[in-house]
Amino acid sequence: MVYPNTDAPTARAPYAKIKAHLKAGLASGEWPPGAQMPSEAQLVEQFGVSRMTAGRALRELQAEGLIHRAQGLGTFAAHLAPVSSSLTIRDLHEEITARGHAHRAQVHLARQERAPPALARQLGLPDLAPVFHSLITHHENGVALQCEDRYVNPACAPDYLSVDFTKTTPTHYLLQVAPLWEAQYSIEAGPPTAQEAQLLGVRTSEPCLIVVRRTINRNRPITLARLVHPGTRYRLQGQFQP
Amino acid sequence: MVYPNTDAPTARAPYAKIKAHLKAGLASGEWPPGAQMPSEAQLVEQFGVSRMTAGRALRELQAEGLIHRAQGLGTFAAHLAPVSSSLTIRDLHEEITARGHAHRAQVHLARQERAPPALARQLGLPDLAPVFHSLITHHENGVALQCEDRYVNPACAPDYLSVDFTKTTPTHYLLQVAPLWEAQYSIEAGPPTAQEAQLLGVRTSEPCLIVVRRTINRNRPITLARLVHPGTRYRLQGQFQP
DNA sequence: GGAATATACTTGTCTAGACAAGTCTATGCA
DNA sequence: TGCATAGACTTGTCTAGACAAGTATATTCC
Repeated sequence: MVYPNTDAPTARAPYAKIKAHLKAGLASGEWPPGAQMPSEAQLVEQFGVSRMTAGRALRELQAEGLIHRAQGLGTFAAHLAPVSSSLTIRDLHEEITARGHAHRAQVHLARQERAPPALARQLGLPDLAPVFHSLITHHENGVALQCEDRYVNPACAPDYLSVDFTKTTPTHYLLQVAPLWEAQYSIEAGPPTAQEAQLLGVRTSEPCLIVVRRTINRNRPITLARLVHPGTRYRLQGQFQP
Repeated sequence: MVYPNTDAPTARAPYAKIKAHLKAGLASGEWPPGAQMPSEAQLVEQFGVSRMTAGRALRELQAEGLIHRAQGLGTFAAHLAPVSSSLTIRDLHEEITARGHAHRAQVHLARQERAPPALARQLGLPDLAPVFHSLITHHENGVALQCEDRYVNPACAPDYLSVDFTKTTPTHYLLQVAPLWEAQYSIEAGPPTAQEAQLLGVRTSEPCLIVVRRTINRNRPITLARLVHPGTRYRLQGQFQP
C-alpha cells in the first residue's frame, strides 16, 4: 500500500490517527474476525471529526483488506485475512545493480519466427503469425542467474529486434513501449531443458525456479516469458503487511 | 485492490469515471512515465465535480501505484510501474476444497522441543527456549501435495499442540488465535530432504518448490514454516493488475 | 548580478451538510 | 397469523468551501 502517513505511530492527520487506532484494535483482538466494528457515526462522535474523515479511514482500511463493509449492514473485521502477499518481481538489472554487482546479458537469439498454434493462442495471434523470439542469459558478477526465453507480439513492440539487449533488458524496454497493464504468472520448480542447463552452466538434474509470465495491455497480449533460475542461485523474497 | 467500482467500464460514480479516464490515458500512452498529469483543479473544471471528488480519484490511483504526487509540484505518471504482483498464498485446505477435491492431512509430529540458536533467533526467543514443532503432510485426493514443517512460538498459541490438525490447518488455527500482521517469505527451488522426499513419496532428485514463511504479530514472531511441494504437482499462480 | 520577497499554483487535509440506497426491526392492518 | 409499511441505522457518494504547506517563478531591492 502506498498511502501516506499510514502506519506512523505518531500520525498527525486525524484520518491517520483513526486508522492507527482501528489497526491496533484489530491486532489486539478487540475485534476478532467477523466482529462488528464502530460505525462512521460512532467514530465521528468518538474522535470529533466529520463523517468524511472517519469514512476515509474506514475506506482505506477496506482497500487494505483489513475490514469488510456492507451498505446497510455496517463495518466488520475482515473474516480471515487471506494471506495476500505483495510480491515484487523487479527488473533483474535493477535487482543486480542494487546489490552493487555487475550485470551482464548475453543474447543467444533474437529473431522473428512463426508462432505455433499453442503460442499463437497465448499471444492472441492467428496460427503461424510472425512473432519475435529472444533468448538471453543474465549474469551477476559472471555467474548465470537467469535464462530468459521470451516471445513478443510484434504489434506491441515493432522495434523489439533492433534493441540492444546487452544494454537494456527486454522487461525495461517493453514497459517503456507498452505500459504494463496486467500480468499473469506461474511459479514452479522443475528441471531445466537441456539447452537451458547448458546456457546456465548447470546439470539438467539441478532444480530450477521457473517463472512463466504473460503480460497483457488492454486485452492485447504483449509478451510471454519463461524465466529459468538455478535453484541454488536465486530465490524470490518478499514481505507482506496487511 | 479492493476499491469498489474500480474498473467497471460503465462506472457510474464520478470519481470512478475520472479514474477510468485517467487509467485509459495511462494505458494509451497519453501520459508516458514521468509526464505531468492533470491537476485536481483541471479535473474539477473538466468533469464538473468538486475538488474532493477529483482528489479521491487521484488518491486511489496513487494508492494503486499508477501515479506519483508531490505537494507543490503536481501529479505525474508513475515512473516505471514496478512489476509488483499480488500473490495470494491461500490456506491449502481452502485451495484444495475450492477445486472440489478431497483434502487430507497426516500429522507426523506435534511436540514441544528446545529451539537451537538459529531457530530461536528467528522466533525472537532465547536459546533452547521451548517451541512447538509440527510436521504435517497435506494430500489432495490422496496425492501428497505439501510437506509442512512448522515451528511455533508458544507464547502466541499456547494450545497449539492440542489442536487436531487433521481437521484444522495450522495456518487457519494460527490466523484465528494471532491475527496475521506481517509475513516474510522466500520462494526457491531445491531438492527435498530425505525425510521430506519419503513423506511426499518422491525421489530426492525431484525438484521441489520450497516456500519459507515467517509471520510476525506486532514485532513478535509467531511461526516459521517450511512448505515443500513436489515441482510436478504444485505451482504458485497469480495475477496482477496495476 | 545576486539575494530576499511576493505570488501563483500545487497537493494534503478537513468541515458540515446533503441525498441515495441497502438492511433490519417494529408497527399496524387484514 | 401473515404481510406490508414505516422508521432507524448503515454505508456510498457528492458539494462548496476552507486552511496549511510545499514548490517554482517573477519581482523587487541592494
